[in-house]
Amino acid sequence: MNTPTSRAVTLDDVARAAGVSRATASRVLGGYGFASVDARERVGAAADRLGYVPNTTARALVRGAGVRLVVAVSGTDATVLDDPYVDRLVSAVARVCAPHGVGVALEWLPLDAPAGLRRLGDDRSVCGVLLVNTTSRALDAVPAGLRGRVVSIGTGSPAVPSFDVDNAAGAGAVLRHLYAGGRRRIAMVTGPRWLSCAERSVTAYQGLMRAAGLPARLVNGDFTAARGGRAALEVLSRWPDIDAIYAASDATALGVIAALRGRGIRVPHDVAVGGFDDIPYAAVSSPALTTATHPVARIATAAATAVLDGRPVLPVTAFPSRLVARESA
Amino acid sequence: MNTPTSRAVTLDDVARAAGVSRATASRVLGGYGFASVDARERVGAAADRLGYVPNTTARALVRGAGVRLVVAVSGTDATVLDDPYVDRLVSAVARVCAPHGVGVALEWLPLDAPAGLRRLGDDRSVCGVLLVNTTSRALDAVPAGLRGRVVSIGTGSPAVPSFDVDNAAGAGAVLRHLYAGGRRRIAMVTGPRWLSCAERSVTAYQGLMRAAGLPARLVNGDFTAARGGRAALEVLSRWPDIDAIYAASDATALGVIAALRGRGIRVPHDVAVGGFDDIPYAAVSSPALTTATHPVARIATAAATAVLDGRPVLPVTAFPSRLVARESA
DNA sequence: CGCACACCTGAGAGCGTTATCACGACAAGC
DNA sequence: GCTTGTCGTGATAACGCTCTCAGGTGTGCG
Repeated sequence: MNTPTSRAVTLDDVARAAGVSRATASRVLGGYGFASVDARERVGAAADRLGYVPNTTARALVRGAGVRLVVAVSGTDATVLDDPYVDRLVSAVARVCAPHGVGVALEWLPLDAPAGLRRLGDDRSVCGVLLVNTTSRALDAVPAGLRGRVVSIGTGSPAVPSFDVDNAAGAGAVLRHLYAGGRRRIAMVTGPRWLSCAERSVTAYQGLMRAAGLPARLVNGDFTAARGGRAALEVLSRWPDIDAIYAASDATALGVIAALRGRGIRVPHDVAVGGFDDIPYAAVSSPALTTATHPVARIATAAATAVLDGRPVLPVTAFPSRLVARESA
Repeated sequence: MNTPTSRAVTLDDVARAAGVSRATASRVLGGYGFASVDARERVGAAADRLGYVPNTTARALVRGAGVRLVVAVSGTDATVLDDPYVDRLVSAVARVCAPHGVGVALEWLPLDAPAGLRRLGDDRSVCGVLLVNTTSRALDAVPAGLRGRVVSIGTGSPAVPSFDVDNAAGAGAVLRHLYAGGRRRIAMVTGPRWLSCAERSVTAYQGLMRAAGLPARLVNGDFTAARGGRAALEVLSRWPDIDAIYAASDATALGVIAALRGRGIRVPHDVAVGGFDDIPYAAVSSPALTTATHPVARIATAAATAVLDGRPVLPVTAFPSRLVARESA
């Protein structure tokens, strides 16, 4: 923390310049209570002239409000923070928080380590917490002090309002597109299996395959491109006659395509590939990726707004996902 | 801002429980001044037992320190915030700030609108500002109140310490690689021309071409894939005999490759393509992208640390860029 | 014994804001 | 006239913390 040099313009300065008491100046600037037209004008003019900017810190202190919103990403280690998805999330949240005078902090929250959550709950400078990719067990264990100022992204639980894309719908849209294109031997590269949002896609895949009378062929991934490449090779070795691979994320799909290309397999001619997320690079990959949208910024915005407003929200908000048919499938 | 319900544990509670005064408790927990072993133990135990978490807001208020670090991205409109580069930057900064009890806010700062900067300078809850992609004119006009707690990323000026990748070195490495591969008719798709970091790459390109006795062939881009695609078509129409395109960003390069593919031009056989940034998807694109590294997270971390520490830093810090030779060139 | 100097402690003054309270002025209604 | 009410205002008490200052106590030394 850095200590600035020159003295700031305070409410007292404004009040003095306007010839009123601090209380009146606060009322005028805060827009509450009564104030004569005369007082309103004088205070407004003085504030403009002096360049008064209210001190958010002092305001938060007296109001008992927090000044920080913590984005807490769960996972087995801190590398979960190195993720374009998290980047987008944080960036969108930071944008929503700025006009509220709230700042965003990004932390890694070890899985099943309730101490971290308790600390956040006891910290009065924290106005809210966005739990990302946690487990429903962790959500059930949210301390009472945090209730009402915590929401979850990617994981549902009755204890905490949650926001996420409609994973089942997105996965279903891509899988049906694959099926409509005549593909019948469809494998899936999953996300991390402990993650409930990833698991919803898997469930959708299994349900659809069963309904179509086709066998489910699962290989575990972790949403990354590198792991996607390895998973693709595993798919090929276990089921050489495969004609489509559905990847649980676009990054995974790009890794899959790169690996297939390395084996001389043509996409989509020999094997079609579908993804999920519609990241910016999906449109310019070769071949352009068929995928389903994942409105990360909208989800983050809604989640942050819910915390900031503190109004009760629906227990579960699922954002629609839309098929984007391109070349890869 | 959200008002929590239950009362928090304050320093007074800890002091009372430990049987000492608030001052002593503050000294023990703050680790400054004198305190007997006995007092230290009792206060520590009480703090642990009660689950005391210091209130950053109150601390910041009394210290006159800020609680927010503002990332201000310049540009003609707010769409500059929709950029994976900005996302990474903000995310890395948020990570560095978290342990300091500082939150990050993200704002768009209109080009040449000093009012925004003045407001940030007058806001005492702002501990620092990271100016991203601004103009050197704006840097020269940084208000005195902000001096010492503002740094720039991507633009240099004597007035403000700046951090950026060594654009000239990165561009040079890729261009030399292109040249070493036998390419002689090399065009460049630039970044936004008003951006000094983008201009440094252009200067490097022009210098290298002149030194090699080759003509400079420039088409303006804006770092995006979409614009890169359009720029590639323009390159083809103006110089049909081109054998390499150097793109100022990987996103641009991916757009270029997609456009070339659309015209039936093989990369790298007919036209080699080089990029800049080494984004995660560069490794899995088809063909895998030859590029130069851009350590965004390291740059952001260094810049944020400089602001947080408030220590004087070098006027200009250039982070090295390294060639990553893959398939596209 | 007197004095200097360490070590330790608590009272209390702020930091800049909000919000409660009491007070005064004036108008309307009985 | 007295009450009731609306409007406008200024003291002032918080909010939770840091840090200075004035006092202790004890030890060493002349």
